[in-house]
Amino acid sequence: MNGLERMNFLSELRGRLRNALTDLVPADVIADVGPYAEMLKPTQDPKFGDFQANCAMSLGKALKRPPRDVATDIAARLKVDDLCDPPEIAGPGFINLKLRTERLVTEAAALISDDRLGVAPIAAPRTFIVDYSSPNVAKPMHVGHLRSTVIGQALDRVLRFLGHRVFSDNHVGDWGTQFGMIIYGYKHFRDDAAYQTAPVAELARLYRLVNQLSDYHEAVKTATALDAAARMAEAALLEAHRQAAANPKDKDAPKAVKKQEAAVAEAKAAIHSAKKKRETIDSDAALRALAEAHPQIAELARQETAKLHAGDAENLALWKTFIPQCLAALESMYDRFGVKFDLTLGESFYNPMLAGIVADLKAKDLAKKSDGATCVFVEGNAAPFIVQKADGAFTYATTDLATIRYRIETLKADAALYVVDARQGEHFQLLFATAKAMGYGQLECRHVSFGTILGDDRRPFKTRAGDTVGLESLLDEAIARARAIVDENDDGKKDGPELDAATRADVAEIVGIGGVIYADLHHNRDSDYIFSWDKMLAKTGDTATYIQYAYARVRGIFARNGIDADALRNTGGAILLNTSAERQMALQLLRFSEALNDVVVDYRPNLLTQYLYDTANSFATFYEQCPILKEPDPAVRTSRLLLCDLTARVLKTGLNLLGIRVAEKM
RNA sequence: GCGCCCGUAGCUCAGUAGGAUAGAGCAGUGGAUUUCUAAUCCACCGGUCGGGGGUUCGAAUCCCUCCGGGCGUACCA
Repeated sequence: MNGLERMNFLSELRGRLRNALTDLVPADVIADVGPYAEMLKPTQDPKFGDFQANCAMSLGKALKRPPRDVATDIAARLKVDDLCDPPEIAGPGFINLKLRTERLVTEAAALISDDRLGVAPIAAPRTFIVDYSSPNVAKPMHVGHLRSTVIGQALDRVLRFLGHRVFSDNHVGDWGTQFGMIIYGYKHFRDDAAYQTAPVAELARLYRLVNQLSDYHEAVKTATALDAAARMAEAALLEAHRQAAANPKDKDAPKAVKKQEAAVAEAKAAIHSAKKKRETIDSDAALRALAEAHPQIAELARQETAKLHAGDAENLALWKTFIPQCLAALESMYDRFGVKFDLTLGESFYNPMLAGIVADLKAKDLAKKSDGATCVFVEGNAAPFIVQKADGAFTYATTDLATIRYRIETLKADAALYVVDARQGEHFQLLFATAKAMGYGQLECRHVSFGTILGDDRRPFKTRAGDTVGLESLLDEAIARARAIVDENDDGKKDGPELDAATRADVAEIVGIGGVIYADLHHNRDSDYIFSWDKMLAKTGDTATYIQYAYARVRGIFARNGIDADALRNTGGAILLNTSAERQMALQLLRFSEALNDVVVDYRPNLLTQYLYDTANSFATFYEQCPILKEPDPAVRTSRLLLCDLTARVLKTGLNLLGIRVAEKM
C-alpha cells in the first residue's frame, strides 16, 4: 500500500449513480435503487464514451415519465465532474460517460508504485474451499482431469489475490473399489522387479489388468443377454417403422423410429465393446490363461475392497504403502502445472465419519430404506440419494456429506466451490439439498461445472487408437510442438538466433503448458470445446503465446537497452496520455481489478483471459503507433516506458493468476 | 418417460440478472516493414443469433412451442 486510493472506476461510478438515484427517486416508489445503479456498465463502442448508464429507460417506465427527461434529471444529480467529462444523453435515454484524461493520468500514475496494480484487497474476506482436480490416485491422470485442475487453480489464485482465505483441496479417490483391484492384482500378478523400479507404473498396470480380466468375464457372461437386448431393440425398431408407415400423419412416429434407431445403435455398440474386450484376452495366450485361472476375479476384488474397509491388517498395510507412492506421482504432475494444494483430504480421510453421517440422517428422519439401500429422497427428484448400499458399503454421497460437515466444523469455511464435470450436476443438486436439510445450509456450496473436451469428431477427446489421453503425454506433446515453434522463430530472427538450447527448452515449456491452460480457460467453462493443437499453439490470434509475446516484447525493450524497471518506477516521471492509443492503454490497465472481480462473480476464468487478450491487443496497437525509445521528447519517452512496464506487470500478474508463466525472451 | 445443457459468420468460440449498428480468432482478400522482436499491425469480406409465436420502448438474452444435438437418470465415483 502506498496511501493512494485504488480506483475501480466501475464500482466508483455505480456508487455515484446510486447516490444520484437515491436523491432523485422517492423511496416509496422504488425502495432499492441498487439494481438500477448496477445498470451502469462499460460501453461496447468507444464512440459512446467509456461507461454508460442504462437505467433511465426502465426508470422512466416505473416513474411514468419520458426516459430522456429522467436521464436529464439523473445526469444533473450525478456528481462525477472529478472523474468524467459532462455526461451525454443519447438515444432513448442512455447516459454516456467519458473519463477525464487527467484523471486517467493520475490513476495510472498511482499504479506505478502499487504492487497490487490497482486491485484493493477485499473489504470482507471469506473462507473458500476450492475443491478441484480430485483424480483417482490409483490411475495416471488423463485429459479428463485437465479442466478441473486448470479452472480450479485459476479460481484458487484469483480468490487469494483478491484477499479471500482459500483452502485448495484435492479430494482424491483413494479408498474406492479400485484399491480392491490393485490389492488383488498385487497379490496375484505383481512383477517385483517392475514394482521396485517404478511402483506406480506397476500398480497402474495391475489395476488395468484386473479391470481387463473382470471386464472379460463380464462380457462373456452377458453376451447372450446383450444379443437378446439387441434383437429386442431391432424388433422394436421394425415395429416403430410399421407404426410410422401405418400412421403417416402421426408426427410422433418418426421420433419413435429415431429413438429406436438410437437404441439399436447403442445395443450394437455394447456388443461391439464386449466383443473387443473378449478378443483382447482371447487373442493373447498369456492373458487367456490368466482369465481362466481367475474366473471370480471381479467378486474377489470386491472382497479385497471390503476387507480393506473392514480394517483387514494385510490389506490396510498394503494400502498404506501404496498411497504415498501414488500421491508422489500426482505431485510430479502438479509440479508441471505449478499447482499446489493446501489440503489433500481424500475419501479415506472421511471414512471414519461415514457411519455417523448415516446415523445422523436416520436420526433426523431424512433417510429411509428402499430396495435394501439407505436413501435420502429429495423433493422434486425421482432418483434417490443413496448414502448406504444394500451391502452396507457407503457411497460417495456419504463421503461428500461428511466433507461438508468437516468443512463447516473444522475448516470454518463460508463457501465451497466444487470444480467438477457438468455430468455430476444432479449429484450436487441432491448433495446440497440433503446437506441443507441436515442443517448444513450455512456453507454456500456451489457446483462450478464445466463441459467436455472433444476431439475433431465431436466425441470425447481420445487418441487415434481410441484410448484416453494421458495428461503426462499431453503436456509432453504440447512442449514438443512449442519447441518446434520456438526453434523456427528464433532461427528466423533477422540478426540470428538469440536463445541458447536451455533457454529454448525453458521457453517451450512455458509456451507449451501455457497454451494448454489458456486454451482451456478461454472457453466459457460451461461449453464443450474441441481440442486443437494448432489453435492452442498458433502463433497468431487469441492464445497464451500472443500474450506471452507481448510481455516478452516489453522485457526485451528494457533488457536490450539496459533500462532498469525498478529505477524507472522511482524516477517520478509522469504518465502522459496524448494519443488515443496511450489513453486506451492506460484505461485498459486500470480495468484490471474490474476483470478480476468479474471472474469471481460467477467463477468464470474466461473473463480474465479475455481481459488479458484485450490488454495485449491494446499494447500491440500502442506499440505500433507510439515510438518509445525513438521518441525525442524525454518526458514522453519516460511516460511510454512506464506504460510498457505497467503492461508487463499486469500481463504477468494476470497470466500467473491463471497458472500460466511468462518468459523474459521468446 | 423424466431432468439438465447446447444450437450465434465457412471453421473454432465470446456475448445471456434485456440495451444503441450482434463481437473476436482462424480461414479468405488487400495493404503496412531498410522491425524500439512481423510470434506484429491496419482495412475489407462474411450472420434470417436453429424455426415460429409471445412479453417489452427495446430480445441472441426472458416465456411458450416445434426442430436438431449432447448428457444424466438406484446402489461406480
